[in-house]
Amino acid sequence: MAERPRSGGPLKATAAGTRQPSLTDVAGVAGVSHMTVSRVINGTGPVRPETRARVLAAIEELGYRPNSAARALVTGRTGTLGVVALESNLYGPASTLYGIENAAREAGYAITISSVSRPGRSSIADAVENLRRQAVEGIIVIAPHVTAGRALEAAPADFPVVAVGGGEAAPVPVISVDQRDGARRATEHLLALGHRTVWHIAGPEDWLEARDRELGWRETLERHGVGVPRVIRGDWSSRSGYEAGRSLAKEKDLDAVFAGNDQMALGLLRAFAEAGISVPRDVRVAGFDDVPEAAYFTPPLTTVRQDFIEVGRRTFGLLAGRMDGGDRHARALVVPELIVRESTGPR
Amino acid sequence: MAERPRSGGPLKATAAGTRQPSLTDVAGVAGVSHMTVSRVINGTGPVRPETRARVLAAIEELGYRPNSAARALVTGRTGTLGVVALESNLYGPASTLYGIENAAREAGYAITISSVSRPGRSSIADAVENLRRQAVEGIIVIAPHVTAGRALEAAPADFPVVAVGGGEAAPVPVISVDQRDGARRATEHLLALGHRTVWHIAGPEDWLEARDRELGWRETLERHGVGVPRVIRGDWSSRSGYEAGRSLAKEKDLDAVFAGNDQMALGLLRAFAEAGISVPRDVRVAGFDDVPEAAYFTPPLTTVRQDFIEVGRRTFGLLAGRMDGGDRHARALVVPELIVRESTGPR
DNA sequence: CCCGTGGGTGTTATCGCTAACACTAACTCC
DNA sequence: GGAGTTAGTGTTAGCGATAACACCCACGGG
Repeated sequence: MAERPRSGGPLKATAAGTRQPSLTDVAGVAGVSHMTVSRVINGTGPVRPETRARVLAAIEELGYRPNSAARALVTGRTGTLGVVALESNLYGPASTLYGIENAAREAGYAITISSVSRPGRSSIADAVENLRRQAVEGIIVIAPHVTAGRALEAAPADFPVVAVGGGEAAPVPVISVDQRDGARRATEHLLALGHRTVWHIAGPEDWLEARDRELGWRETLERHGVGVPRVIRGDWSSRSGYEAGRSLAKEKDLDAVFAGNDQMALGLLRAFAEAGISVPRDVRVAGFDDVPEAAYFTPPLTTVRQDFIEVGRRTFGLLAGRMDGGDRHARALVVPELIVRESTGPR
Repeated sequence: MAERPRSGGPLKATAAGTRQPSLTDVAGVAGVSHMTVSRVINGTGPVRPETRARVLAAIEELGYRPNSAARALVTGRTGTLGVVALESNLYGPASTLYGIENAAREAGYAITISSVSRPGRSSIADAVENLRRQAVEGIIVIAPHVTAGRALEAAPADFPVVAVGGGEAAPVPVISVDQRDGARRATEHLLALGHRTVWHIAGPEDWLEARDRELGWRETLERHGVGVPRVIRGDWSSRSGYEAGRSLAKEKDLDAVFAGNDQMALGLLRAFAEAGISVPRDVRVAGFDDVPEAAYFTPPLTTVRQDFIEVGRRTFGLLAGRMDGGDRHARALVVPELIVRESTGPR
């Protein structure tokens, strides 16, 4: 039935041993030239309705699927974007990834991921190089680290790279949530409740988000002219929050704590519970992120909500702009929101 | 410096307006034919050491990067695998994804993801088709749903697809954690503590994991000849666990609950705390998954640990086998482990 | 001394697609 | 009525890589 004027025998077999049909095969079945088929598929150039119908029928009959490699070769466009993601189950990065994927898919792009187990200048550079070998058209780096920022300082000017939440100084567009503002809101909320000061459990030093939250907290305390307690440092994990809580429990004058994220706040709550410290009666606690579970902690956690889906969407927007020749120094800021729950409730 | 015997002017510009160098460009600089360059890059065929050195120097000088589309066109291999992932922050699927990505990267494959917001027969089929248009060499479906299984029933025999945790009946290799066994362990653990029976908060009906956990729970109760309470159904979220807890709190004779996952267990703990029910003193509670936070719940949660990274790794292995012509009916089972904590501790 | 045998290299033919242009027929316009 | 247009289609020439084969040369063996 199908004549194959040009394509040879069953070369380049799939598992089943049959060649995928090509444009030429479809053209043969439809009785037109391969160009007409191409025009039908891409909607370029005019085609008579009945011809189009014949072509579509032939496509259907053969189960034709365009060869993306051939198309990419001639157009120079792969329709693929790369995402460098931190290999973690942290709520933020994972959600951001989905936001990006959604926006990209709507715009007709596919997403290839390259994960990085521990962030570092060279590992991120490796991941970027890895993606460039995949011929992605642009890259999004979700790695809000100081080191990530440094890795991006060397970002080539002729290739579109954008960063999420990091690399302030890097010559790439950056989108981030206003961490300082979020920390300020949480801290002010606690101060407004009448506490003398607010303790802080910070995230890892090499995370920009951790730095910014700490900065926002510190600034707020200073602006209010209250003493700044020593910073306790965690690593985002509940475990580290728990350890911080154990050490804080010995502290007298403790009445308000702002944890760098919700997981650490959870560990903190646990440690306080074990030490017989009641939240919010003895100490008030706030977190950051608003993970879906935060409303069900014991007690429900006051926290700062970040709209990660929005972050993902805007990240894609920034990359699209950059690919279109946009500014390397574009910045976008998403404003977080304070969610008040029982952990800072009335006593 | 570089002569371009064949390649024309600066066509197909990148953002900066310069053509990417091609094999021919490298060949020109190194003073050899493009085939020699190809041989150096791929290690096919013999090349004199000094020639190789010249070629490598030229590659370095031009910043040459092989064109993957051209290579894919001629070899018929794209070196890319597709993953259909559920768009959720559920701990399991996200971790599995990283396990897959790691194993795939080690084997030289890139991963393209296509996310699905709500699982369903057609949405999964769409995602699969979407990936096939990207010319992936194989597809992994992480969507442990009944509907996913049905979507895969139509999986073509000539294209490698594997499923994670779903589609028992589908003609594709499946890897899953032994949910029934995990549920049995948790239930038996609770029964062994002397409870008359164990209540269960199940996950959504269309999740195979939910079904299997429920089945394992029910079987165990029956084997021990104890009464089977009515099943309360949740949707994996803490909120649904909380609601289940509110309704359970009214129940008398309540002394042990096995929640279908850790998030629901968290909601349950919250509802019990509000109702003045003490865990484990009044009621003992177990969960499933062992999310990193489970050890810091109030109280720390007894749960069933699944090794998702291992699942990811073995999933890739199964796909690799299938791409190599392996069996469509391969199965792999990962055994979960019971982690005992205070929520089922001594009273 | 000639032939076979590799090492080392080049030439040519695709892969499946789109860009660019050529061509025909019908139709508009003055 | 001849010169543009425009719709509709075909032909040809690449894109940048690998496959297949051709070729030359240095060797070793009969």
